[in-house]
Amino acid sequence: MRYSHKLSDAVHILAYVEIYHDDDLSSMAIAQSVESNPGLVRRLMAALRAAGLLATQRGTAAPEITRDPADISLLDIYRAVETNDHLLHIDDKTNPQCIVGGNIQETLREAYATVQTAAETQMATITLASLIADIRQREQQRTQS
Amino acid sequence: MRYSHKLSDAVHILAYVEIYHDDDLSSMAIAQSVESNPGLVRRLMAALRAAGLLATQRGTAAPEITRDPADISLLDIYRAVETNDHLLHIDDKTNPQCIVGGNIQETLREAYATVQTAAETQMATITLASLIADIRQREQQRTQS
DNA sequence: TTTGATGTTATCTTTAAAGTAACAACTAGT
DNA sequence: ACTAGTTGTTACTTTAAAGATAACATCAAA
Repeated sequence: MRYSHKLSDAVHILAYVEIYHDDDLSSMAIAQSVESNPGLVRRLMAALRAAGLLATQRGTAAPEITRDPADISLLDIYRAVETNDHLLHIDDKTNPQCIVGGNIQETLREAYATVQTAAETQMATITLASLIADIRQREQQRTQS
Repeated sequence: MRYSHKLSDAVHILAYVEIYHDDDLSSMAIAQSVESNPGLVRRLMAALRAAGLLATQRGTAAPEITRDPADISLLDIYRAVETNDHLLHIDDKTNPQCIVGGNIQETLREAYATVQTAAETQMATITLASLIADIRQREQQRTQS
């Protein structure tokens, strides 16, 4: 398949809503910033809404972030939009008659879980607020030079 | 795309070579344990050979692991076979005219790199020897009950 | 020399994600 | 109420990366 950009796009949407809160926040406008399409933006916003991170409404009302960005972690966003939340994947069809094939799945499942936990622990330390601050800082440096 | 099972399959191959070192180690035999096909097994073995983890030869010679399994980490295997070694992906087409679109790529690249490092640090602590030991232990428990 | 397995490459198939489109549902303004 | 405009949702199409399959040259060993 293609690689998923959902997490990146979801961060993009949230940052956009925060930074451009007084401008046009239609799915069309956001899609132009993401260089994607309004349908995808709305689907991602639905996932963020389901996770309790974003409030949206039909009609012209602007979406709003429902929690303090300092209390929203990259992990929260990751879990909200990545339906497949495993970073490493096990081939679950191995020959059970073989010492290796019959046991490797559980062995790897355990090993991969520790890797997943390490990654998620790191994701939990990164907040939406810090990402937005970083975006703003880079913009400042860009416009100064 | 499909999810990659290369890492799992590569561990499977190495464990198989170690555990069945006195039996048939043809790509055909290994493929039956992986429930895959000989072509894929040979391609993965080629990657492991290129990384200096496995010695193979044409003809009937059995492949051999070239380093002490206690000195081969999951990270070594990961780097040997995963051509795409990024766990999280950035959508690299965003609108540069926008504060978010113009800066989020670098922001996320940095954030994702810390997540990648956390995952790889954990992978480095897991050795092929420990994985094989775990497989053997599970097999013992299976045959006892 | 023969046999048989590997090394390598090319092509087809599969699958999950993104792109596209359509339309019902709802909100706000008139 | 009615209209305009946007969201929410779903179905379908396209794309891309991985795996499956196959073919064959290459080499090692008997």
